[in-house]
Amino acid sequence: MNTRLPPAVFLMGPTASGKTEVAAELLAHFPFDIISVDSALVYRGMDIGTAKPEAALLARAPHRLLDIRDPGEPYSAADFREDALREMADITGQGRIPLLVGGTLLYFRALERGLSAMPPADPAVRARLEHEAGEAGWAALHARLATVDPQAAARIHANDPQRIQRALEVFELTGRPISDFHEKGRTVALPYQLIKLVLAPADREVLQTRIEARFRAMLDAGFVDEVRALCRRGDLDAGLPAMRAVGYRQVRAFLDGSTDYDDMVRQAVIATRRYAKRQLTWLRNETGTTWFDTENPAVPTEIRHYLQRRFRQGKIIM
RNA sequence: GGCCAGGUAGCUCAGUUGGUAGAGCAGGGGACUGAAAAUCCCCGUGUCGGCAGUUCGAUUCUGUCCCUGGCCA
Repeated sequence: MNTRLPPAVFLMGPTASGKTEVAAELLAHFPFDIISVDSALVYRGMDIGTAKPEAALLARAPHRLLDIRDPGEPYSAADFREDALREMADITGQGRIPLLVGGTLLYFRALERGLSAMPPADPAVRARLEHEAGEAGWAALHARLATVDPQAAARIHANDPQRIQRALEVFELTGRPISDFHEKGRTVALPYQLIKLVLAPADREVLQTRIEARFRAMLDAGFVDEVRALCRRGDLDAGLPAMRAVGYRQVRAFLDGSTDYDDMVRQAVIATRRYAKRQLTWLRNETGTTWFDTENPAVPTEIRHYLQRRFRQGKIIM
């Protein structure tokens, strides 16, 4: 461990694993400032369905990078990396330690390993590619990708419109294949000593039960009204990242009348479980992590002891 | 109690003119570079309700029992 670098802690875990509570608890024992690592919590007016921490908890445990975007405005992994680095520098500058808490594993990855130096999304180019796909089909665009970037085409499945679109977008904007950018590597590594914690139920069934219970609690808390209010604005297209968030999508379908209430509940719970499954796939691949089981009531204390040990070993002065 | 219809994968069901079975959903595994709560890829053995009979062979036919639903008492 390079003791010259300032420390930073990642607290990662699938949805509904209780990360927020643990983070708030840790604040009492360490000079932490929390940065949220969550692609949905960035949106204003999306509180209930995203399980955004409540005002009382935020007063006690402020989170950075919450409510920094209107739902009509897309956010991205690159935006996050930039925002997070800025906040981390600010926290470190105050002699405190950044605690990054969340479940958007791509964001953690982008922060830790950086991103290749590619251009950001271009709405005009995307719209045109979308239109072309509507005419000729994504298979045709995949075939085109194969001619300009065989390497990317081999890696990206012909049924994966999102990645085909991005690869072609990068090619059109730069004249260079996306695999070229990937080969050149990512931006510089994160200049922090990282401690990576994973909080997850050891038993998948426990997580599934928690997910269902939490979704029902969201409904009791007025989730449908929250979505109704967003829809009433009239400018939030269903294709926006914010509107594709788990739960919002299903409630929207219910408000449109394309599903009934019970089916909406069922589908939302299923979608959340699948989301958690994908998160767990990332987490299993994550290197240098220490896992803690949500179901163990002693976990907050165990994490505290673990961190104290790590900080002592790293000769970090608090 | 009688009659009828069912009992096959976690669920809903299909099917086997007798050669031990397959869809959808659920679930699981994986990928992941500016949409990531997204987008994709892969994965189907289960006493075919129990027992007995016929048969080279029964999940399939027969008998019987059990269970579920409906109708009649």
